[in-house]
Amino acid sequence: MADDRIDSDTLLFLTDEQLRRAIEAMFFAYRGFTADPDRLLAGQGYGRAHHRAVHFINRSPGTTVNNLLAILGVTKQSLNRVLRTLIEDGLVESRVGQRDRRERHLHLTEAGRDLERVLSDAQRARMRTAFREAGPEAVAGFRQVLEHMMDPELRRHFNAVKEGER
Amino acid sequence: MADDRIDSDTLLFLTDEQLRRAIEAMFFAYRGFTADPDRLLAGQGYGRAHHRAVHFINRSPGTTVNNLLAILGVTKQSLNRVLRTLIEDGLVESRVGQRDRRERHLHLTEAGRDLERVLSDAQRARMRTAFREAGPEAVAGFRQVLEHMMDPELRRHFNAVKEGER
DNA sequence: CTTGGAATGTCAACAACACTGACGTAGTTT
DNA sequence: AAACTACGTCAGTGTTGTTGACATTCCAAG
Repeated sequence: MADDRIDSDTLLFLTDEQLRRAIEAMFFAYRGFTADPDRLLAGQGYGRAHHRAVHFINRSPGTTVNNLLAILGVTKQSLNRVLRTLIEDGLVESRVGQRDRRERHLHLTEAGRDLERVLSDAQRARMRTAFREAGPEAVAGFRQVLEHMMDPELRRHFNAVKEGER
Repeated sequence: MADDRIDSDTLLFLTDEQLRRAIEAMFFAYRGFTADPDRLLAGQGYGRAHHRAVHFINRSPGTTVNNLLAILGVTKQSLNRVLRTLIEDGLVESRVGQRDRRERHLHLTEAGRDLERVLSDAQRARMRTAFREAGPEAVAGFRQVLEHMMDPELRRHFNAVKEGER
């Protein structure tokens, strides 16, 4: 506590106590991370699951349901419930695939993009503030650690950004 | 918007695209972060909420219900459901407060500590691997950014580690 | 051209975990 | 004595996840 000088030789940053602190930091930070979108969506009939769907459809317009399933890691039944309401409400459009007409390609409508922007603006604002306060080197480290914390399976999705219609 | 090259070197990490990447990294990493405990608890009648309760009772033995409520940020009804099962199953002990007999001070039993150890060992193992692969400087940055991402209210709880019986 | 399998969607039932609102009980403070 | 605090509980509801079963549509291989 008195002086925690970083000593890579003795690997002081790998003690159980340091790891416990990091685990709690992750817990509290994730709460902050989701707080703003959650608040914006509350009482609107939507929740975090809708936010996630909208986010990844916006990132990869034309992505298929199967792609989305793999990224979000939920069952198709669970995703379908979310997509159905988004489509009914005119936020998401589902287009039959050209090459393979079994597939459904998902796109945001104008209204969908509006919602996405509101949500991600709030989330980015918090992230931007945190980044600015911590500085570029801290951000680089932050990104590195996060990437190593992912399951290898998920890291694939993280690095594959451009999906599109293909 | 096309070229705002002013300070582009130092502010490159604050572009919307960089922030979007970071948001997704946070999402995927959190999935990895909770994957191991989730798997261990699955089918055992317990879930993530039990894990959180056990974790923070272990961190601050003798903490009160009210303290835990503030830390976890849930309603007392929600927390009570979790605590009741943990107490019934003999993992948590609830002692009437000495100074104020309205309070209940929470402690892990031997069995509770066993479960906590299994869960946090798994979670720490993943964190340790990620830390080792990323290196000490990255870890320092990681911690910095996370702390700035928290709500100020929650950061208080993060920094106040020693509660105990008082 | 039929058939097998893949992709998608839907229905039903259920569980975990959160919420609100209301109420009760014990104990402390004013 | 009254007001407030800490805790627990009952009842109802909502979001998000799960299984399992089944139908439809469509591609591709025999």
